Amino acid sequence: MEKLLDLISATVSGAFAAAGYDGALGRVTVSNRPDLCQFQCNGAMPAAKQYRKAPIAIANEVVAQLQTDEMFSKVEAVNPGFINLNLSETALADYVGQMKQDSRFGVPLAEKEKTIVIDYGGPNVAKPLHVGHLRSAIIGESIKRIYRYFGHKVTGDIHMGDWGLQMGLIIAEVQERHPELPYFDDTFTGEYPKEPPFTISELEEIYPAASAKSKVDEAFAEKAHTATYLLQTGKRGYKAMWDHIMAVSVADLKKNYAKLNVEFDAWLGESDAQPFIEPMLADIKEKGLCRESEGALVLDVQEETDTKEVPPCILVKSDGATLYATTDLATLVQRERDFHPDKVLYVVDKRQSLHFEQVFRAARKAGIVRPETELQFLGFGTMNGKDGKPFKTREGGVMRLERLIREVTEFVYAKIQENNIVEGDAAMETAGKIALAALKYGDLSNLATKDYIFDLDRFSAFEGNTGPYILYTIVRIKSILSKYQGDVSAATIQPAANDAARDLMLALTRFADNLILCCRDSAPNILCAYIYELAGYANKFYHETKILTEEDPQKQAGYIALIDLTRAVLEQSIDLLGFSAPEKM
RNA sequence: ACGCCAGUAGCUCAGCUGGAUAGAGCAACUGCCUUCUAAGCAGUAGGUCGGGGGUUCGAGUCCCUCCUGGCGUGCCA
Repeated sequence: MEKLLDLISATVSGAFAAAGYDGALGRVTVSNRPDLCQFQCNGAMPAAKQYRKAPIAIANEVVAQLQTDEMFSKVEAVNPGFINLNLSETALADYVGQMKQDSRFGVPLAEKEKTIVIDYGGPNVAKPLHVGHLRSAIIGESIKRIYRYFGHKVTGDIHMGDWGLQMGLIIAEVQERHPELPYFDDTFTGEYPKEPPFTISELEEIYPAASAKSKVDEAFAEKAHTATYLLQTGKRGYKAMWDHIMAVSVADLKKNYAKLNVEFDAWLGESDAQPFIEPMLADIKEKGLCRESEGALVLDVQEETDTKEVPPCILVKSDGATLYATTDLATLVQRERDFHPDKVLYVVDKRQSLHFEQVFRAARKAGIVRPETELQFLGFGTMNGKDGKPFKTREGGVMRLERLIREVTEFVYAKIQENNIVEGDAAMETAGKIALAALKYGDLSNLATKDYIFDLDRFSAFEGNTGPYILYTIVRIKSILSKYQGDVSAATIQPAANDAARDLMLALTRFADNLILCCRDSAPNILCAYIYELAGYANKFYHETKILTEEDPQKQAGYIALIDLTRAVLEQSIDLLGFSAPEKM
């Protein structure tokens, strides 16, 4: 089905054309003065310039053409040249009725289906997830779902940090603690044990200990570097140890991301890019794109139009090792081979913007991606505490994700106990859903690119513009629907019976445009703002209209149809944001 | 030093490609639960959109300049 604004715009464009003006001027937008009208067209103003005529005169001519159109209940020209429009009640009800029949609520699929890779998550193995990982996971997951909704083929790749020095540090530390293990016996030729020599909690303790030690103990640091090198060059025992670290870590990561309702399609990491590095470097050298500089192999990415100095992309360090940029380029080689993407989106901390600018330019110069492939960097801001500094626990440490989720969930659980609506085991499950909504909505409703203040107390209040408010709206609607005696699916939309119903219907018609904008800008906050507005109209309607006690069955069915559509749009929306609503709360 | 981003109500933030009277939420104050979940609804108060120039019929939005803050700037990821 066509979008409402397109339908109205087509009509008004026709009127412009009929009055002798360029039809393109007839584009209609949602009114920014809802007290005056529902829709507006500003085309008479630019037309005035084009046709050297007073804007109000042009507006009047266009209005004259529309006066008898039954699509509108009001068409008027207002100084200096606005054209104000109200939709007739039947036209509005008709459109909303069509939305209800449509499984996509009037949202069109993308014109071109694209293959897209989203690089998000980015956890380091053997290190616990902390709040810094939250944003990438939440934002990336939501964008993935939104792209998919428009029909794109999307692969979410977790892109783990599973290769560099950190692995050498762990191996070296385990060796110091347990030198007797076969992984460290160079004469060992048998099968290594299937059971890992550590648990996830031990692993999470080993890494920070090793990292700290390497900073004060030079001999140990040297050992870790050597271990890293030997691992990367294929030492058998170290590779077996690495496999253990990966297995233990990935199992834990999967568990934690599942709690966040975040799912990856590809569990790839830096290690998977390694086989592509050598051939890639050979190719770059052969093409004569790189040069030696201060002992390192670099690729210049400075462009003439740059107003700043862009440092070259370093491919090989002076000590012969490869680094971050090399791996990211090789990852693009691998993605091009495996997915042939039209677009690769990186949901990464915004402080890495220069790095990705370099990588993108290098990738284009080296022909690693096709010229038409879109490479996009979506840098998100830091999650700060109340004091405006990076978020910490009350004790000053790094806040682990598990703990954050637990604290919010416990708070919600207490609230549920008070209200006494959900009891027993269901209460904990419900608390989990509400906590996730609070956490995710709190993040997604902010502009991704900006830093934002994460205030546990504020989120825990759960009033106003919060995830729980959205859930509460859905739950109230569900409660009515479950008590309704008739057949919900058979109920049909009726012309608006009051202002609250009309406002709600108008809000529903804006779903498609908001979602399109949200997808275009990869900006979930647009969807959040929309559902908050929609929920507001829904609550107002709920408050002002007695639905279950309505005596006219047709009227009542109309109400039911309206709130059921509202529920469906809200539930679709929160699914795109990555959370879900309980039955009761 | 250069570059990027930001500066909007006491606090936290919206404001779509320039459009009519700059919007929410929290906090403050006032009403509304014997009637579909008060995690709700209605209302009051709160602003020279960092300062100054400019473009335009029209600027929070575009251009210039200055101030303040955050981040980044070749061998960490």
